[in-house]
Parts: sequence; C-alpha cells; structure tokens
Amino acid sequence: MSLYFTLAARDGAARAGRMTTPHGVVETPQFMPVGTQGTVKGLTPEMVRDAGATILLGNTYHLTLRPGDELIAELGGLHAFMHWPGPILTDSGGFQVFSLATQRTITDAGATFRSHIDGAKLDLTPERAVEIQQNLGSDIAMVLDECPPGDADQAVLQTAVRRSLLWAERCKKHHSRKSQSLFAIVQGGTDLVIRRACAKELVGMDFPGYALGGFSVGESPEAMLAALPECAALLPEGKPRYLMGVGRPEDLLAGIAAGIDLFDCVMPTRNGRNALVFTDEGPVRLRNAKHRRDPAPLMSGCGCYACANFSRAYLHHLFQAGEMLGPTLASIHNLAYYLGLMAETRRQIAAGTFAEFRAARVARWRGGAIQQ
RNA sequence: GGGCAGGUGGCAGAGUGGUCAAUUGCACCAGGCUGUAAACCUGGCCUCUUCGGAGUUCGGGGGUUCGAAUCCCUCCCUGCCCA
Repeated sequence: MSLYFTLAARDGAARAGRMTTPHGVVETPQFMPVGTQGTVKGLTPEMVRDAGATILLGNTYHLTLRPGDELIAELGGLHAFMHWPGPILTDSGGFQVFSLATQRTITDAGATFRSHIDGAKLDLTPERAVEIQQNLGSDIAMVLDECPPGDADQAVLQTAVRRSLLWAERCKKHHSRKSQSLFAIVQGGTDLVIRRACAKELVGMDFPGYALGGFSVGESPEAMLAALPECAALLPEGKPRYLMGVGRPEDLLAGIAAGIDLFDCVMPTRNGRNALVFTDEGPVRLRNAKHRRDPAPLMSGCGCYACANFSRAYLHHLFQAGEMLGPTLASIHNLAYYLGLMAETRRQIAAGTFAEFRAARVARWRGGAIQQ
C-alpha cells in the first residue's frame, strides 16, 4: 500500500481525516492548488507552501505535450523537476476531453487530441494516460475518463459513463507503480440514476480512492449542490473522496457537508491573476476604482504575506500598471484564504460545529457580495 | 517678415462631399472566470433616452451644397525651414 487514509472525526456527513502518501501527510478536508504545467502559475513552491498548501495538482495532457513525461522522468520525476517535495496528484487528461473538445475525437479506444500548441497528434489511451503519470511519478494518479459537458443529455452521459468504466478498468490493469495510487472517477452529470450505476461499478473494482468528476462543467450551481450529497454518499466510507474542479468557497463547504475530503480548482489562482481576491466579506475586485486610495489590507485579520505587507491601494496600482507582482500577491492571498478555510473547517468538524460554521460563513459571503 | 506642414472624442491616430457619433490602439469604467489553450476574455466609454431613437460634435467665425470632419474665405494656434 502506498496510501493510508484514516478518519479522525465526523460531524454529520462531514469528515476530517488524514491521508498519508509517499511524499507526506495530507490533512482532510483539503484543497489542492492547481499546477497544471508543473508550476502554480506565478508562485515559487515556497510561496505555495507558505500559503499553507500540502498537496498540488499536475496535468497529464499538458506535461506530456511539454516538456514530455519521459524528459521529466529522466530528470528525476515531477517532484524533483518542479522542486515540490510534497504530495502531488496528477489529473489524467480527462478534463481536457471536456475543455479541449474542439481539439479532439473520442472512441472507446481513447481520446485523440490535436495539440493546442502545434497541432501534433496525441493519442491518449487509458494505458498511455497511466504510463505518463507513472513517468511523472505523482503520488496519486487519476484514471482517464470522459468528462461530458453540463448540458449533456442522458444518452451522452450514459455513453461517457460506459466509456469511463471501460477505461477505468484498463487503467487499473495497466497500472504498476507501487509508490503511486490510482483513483477512479465517477461520471454521470446531475443524473443520480446514472451516477449510482457508475459508482457501483467502480466501487466493485476496489480503487484506493474515488473522485466525482463532471461537476462545474456548465450545469447550474444549484443542480450541482443538489446532487452532491447523494453522489458523495455513493463513495466508500473508508477511502478518500475527491470532488474534481470545485470550486467557489461556498461550493467547498457544500462538498465537505456532503462528505468530500479533497478539492482542487483553478479559481483562487486564476481569479487572483485576474485581480479578484476572496475574503470573508465576499469577492473583492481589485481593479475597481474604489480601491485606489484604500490603505486596508486585502482582508483584515488575514495573516498571509500579501495582507501582512501591502494595501488594497498598492495591489490596485500593481494591477493597473500590469505589474507581475499583482497576480503573484493576489494568488498568494487566495491560496492562503482557501487553505485557511480548509484548516478552520477541520477544526470545526473536530469540534462538532461544522454546520453552524458553514451557515455563518455562507451568510457573510453573500452579505458581503451584496455590499460590493 | 517669408515659405511649408498641420489643428479630429482623455491621449495617440484614421477618415478627406453622403454608408460618420466618426476605424484602430492606449488609458479609463464595469462584469465574467469552477479536474488552467486564461497575468485572460466580454461589455461600456459626447449628452439625454419610454432603448425605437433624439440632440449637440471633428480649432473659432462665415460661406458653397439637397447634404460638410471632408470644399471655399477669414481669424486664432502649433511645428519645421528661410530671413
């Protein structure tokens, strides 16, 4: 076994636990910053660590196209290559099946991409997706899946699930790296019948961890939040549960309430680069003229490097001037905010007060958003 | 004093008789971003508007014309060259 997961506390459906990987321990619930191309954009690994991160995400599709998974293996694996000694989870390229839909064709054999960089052909079969991730040497690899869009009809969802199940089995069979765990991905959109069938099959294959994919891909936030509790409950109790690609702070708390342990999302880093920071009072758009002479930190009471040393007026200036430190500082704050939220959530679950905590937080975010 | 070039929306800069409230870029204003083709993308940016339009604009004034940012006269201003 290369992965140990133990639950330390429960509070309703919410759980607090601990996942031990070859490269370190991950307390759950936990948020994983996204480092698609072997970097959390704009931040050094030390900045990411100091913001509170313990585990990062990397990407199969992007890293095999550039610089190449074999090159990374030759240089000591992804951890050494990107100078991140902690745990890494790699996504399989299944999300690119969705996000780069115009660049690919898909059959039961696998997904064939036309590189978004130079147009070269990339055959991403389940076996190849596993090989790439084994070359990268991540602690957790994901099975290749077909991620259909949020507005897909039942027939499309069923095809995607059938294919994802086929691929999951092939990935599992092909996977051989002992120091790496392979997680399965449940698809099915917001259709609970299809989700249930998909989860049942995957649970029967006995993976060390399970993810919910196919959320936040165009369906309404309400539809996702409504489906989450039942979908999370389909996954084994004693194994890590990962909600892929989600999301806004309130979505994370909803996921945790449903029994999710792991999250990843580009939102804190992408939105940070685009001048939006998350705070207890809701989102703050730093480009807005009202921050021009505001001496306050991004968020009062926040202990992150950005808040400890700089004003909103300064961040506003950096973004107006197009300075690269703006995206860096906003990303640092947003990651610290997300990771701090997870740390506080773990304490609240341990104390048995998660539901009240969640209700108060959500009310404050919404109230703050209205005042913006 | 003489010659030449030129004065267009916050700035730069197109347009040179009607399709011009006026290309485009920048600046500015607002919004979006959910397993990253995103330090990106949308929209707005003279005034009013019941969003159908309406009213004032292209240095000032006068004129030609059915019609002028575009042609003519005049005045003012700017740059370069000569004295």
